[in-house]
Amino acid sequence: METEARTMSVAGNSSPRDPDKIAEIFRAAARIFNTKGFHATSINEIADAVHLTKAGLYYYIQGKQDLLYRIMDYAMDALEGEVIQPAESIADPEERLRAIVAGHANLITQAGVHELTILVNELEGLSPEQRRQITERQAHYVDLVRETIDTLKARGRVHDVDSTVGAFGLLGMILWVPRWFDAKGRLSSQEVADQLTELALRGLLREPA
Amino acid sequence: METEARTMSVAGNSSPRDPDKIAEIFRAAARIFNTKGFHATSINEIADAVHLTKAGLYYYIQGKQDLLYRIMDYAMDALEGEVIQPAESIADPEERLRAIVAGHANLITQAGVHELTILVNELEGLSPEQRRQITERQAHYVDLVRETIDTLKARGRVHDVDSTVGAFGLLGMILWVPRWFDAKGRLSSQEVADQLTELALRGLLREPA
DNA sequence: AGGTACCTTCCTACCGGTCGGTAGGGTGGC
DNA sequence: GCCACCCTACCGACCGGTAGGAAGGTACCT
Repeated sequence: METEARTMSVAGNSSPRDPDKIAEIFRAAARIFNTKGFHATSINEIADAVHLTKAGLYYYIQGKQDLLYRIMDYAMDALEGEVIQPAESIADPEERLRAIVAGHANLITQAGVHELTILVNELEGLSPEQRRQITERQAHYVDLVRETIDTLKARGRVHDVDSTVGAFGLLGMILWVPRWFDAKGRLSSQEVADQLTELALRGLLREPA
Repeated sequence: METEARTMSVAGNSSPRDPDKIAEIFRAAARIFNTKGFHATSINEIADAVHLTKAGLYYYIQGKQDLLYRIMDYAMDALEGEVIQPAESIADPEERLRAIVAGHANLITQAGVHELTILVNELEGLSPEQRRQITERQAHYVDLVRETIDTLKARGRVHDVDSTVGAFGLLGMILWVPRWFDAKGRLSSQEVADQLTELALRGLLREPA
C-alpha cells in the first residue's frame, strides 16, 4: 500500500521534491526538536519555521515520526563519515582512540549540529523498529571504542578499567558537551575538544614512561 | 494568587493529604517521566499507575507541570543531602573531589532513582520561573566542583585543564551512566561507581610522585 | 499566439482523537 | 453531619494528519 511510491520508484526519480527545501526542513526541525524536545514540538511550529502551513509541510514529509527518524539517520551518517570511518582506518589503537575522541568532540561542539544531540536524546520518539535500527548503528560505534580500549588493555597501555565503563565514561564526557557548551562563550570549540581529549585519554592511558 | 495555599498554610496544616500516597505518586510519576519523557506521559498514565482516575489524582497534585517541579525539587534535595553537603564538610580538596564523584556515581547507579535523571533531562518541561530555581540550585553544585578543581589547581595538584571543562567533563561521565548502566547486568553499581571515580580523578589529578 | 493538459507546490478547511484540567456529586469513616 | 477521598462526565484547546482544490509554471499541439 504505502510502499509503492517510496520503495519502488519504478524507473526514474519517484520523488521530485526539491532537495534544498527538504534540507531546510530537516535543519529547522532538528533545531526545534533539540530546543524543545520532540514531543513538545508541534508540526505547526516546524511549518512556521520554514514558512509553510502544516498541509504544505506535509507535501515534503511523511509524518512527524518519520521526520525524526530521517534526521537521526542523517546524523548517524554524519557521525560515521566524520568520525567512525576515519578512525577505523587508523591501525594504531592509541592514535585511533585519540582520533575518535577529538573527532567526536570537534563535531559536537560545532554550532548548529542539532542532529547529533537529537540522536541520543529523542530515541523514545521513534517506533520500535526505527529505534532498533538507530541503536544498532550506535552500538557499532560503542563496540569500536570498547574494542579499541580492549586492544590497548592487551598491550598494557591502559589502567585497569573495564572497557565498557571506559567507553561509556568517555562518550558521556563528549555527549554531555551540548548541555553546557556555549559557542559564543569564553572557550572556543577547539579548546574544549582539545581539553576533553586530554582529560579522557589521561584517565584511560598509562604514562608512556 | 497561587501562593495562598502553599506558602501561607494559615495556622495548622493546610493540606491534610496522605503523605504516603503523595510519595507513591511522586515515585510512579518519576518512573514514567523517566521512561517515556515528560511530554509523552499523560496524566492518565500516572493515575493508572497509582490506581486512581485522573480526577482522583488531581486531588493530590496541582497540575502536571507542578508535579514535575516538585519531583525535581525533591531530587535536588536528595543530591544536596547525599552528596553536596557531605562534600562541603570535607576540607581537603582532593578528598572532597573524590567524595563528590564517588557519592554522585553511587547515588545515580542505585535502582529506582529516576528523579535524578529527570533532574537533567526534563528541565524544558518547567515554567521559566521553575526552571530558573532548579538551574540555580544545579549551578551551585557545578560551582562547588569547579571551585574544588581550582583549589587543586592552585596547589599544582591537577593537570593544566580549564576547571569548567574539567567539572562538566566529570559530571558528564556521571550523568551519562543512567543511559547505559543496567543494574541487573554484569557490573555492580559499586564497581561502576568505583571505576568511574578512578577514571575521572586520574584524568584530572597529577601523580602524587 | 492561444489553448490545454499536466505538473509541482502550497493553501483553506476540516477530521477524529487526545490532552490537561474541572464541576459536581457519591460514599464511607469518624 | 462533616470531611477526606475518589468518582463519572464533561470542557475547550490543540494535536497529527488529510481531502480537495487553487495558483502558477511549462511543454506541447494546432
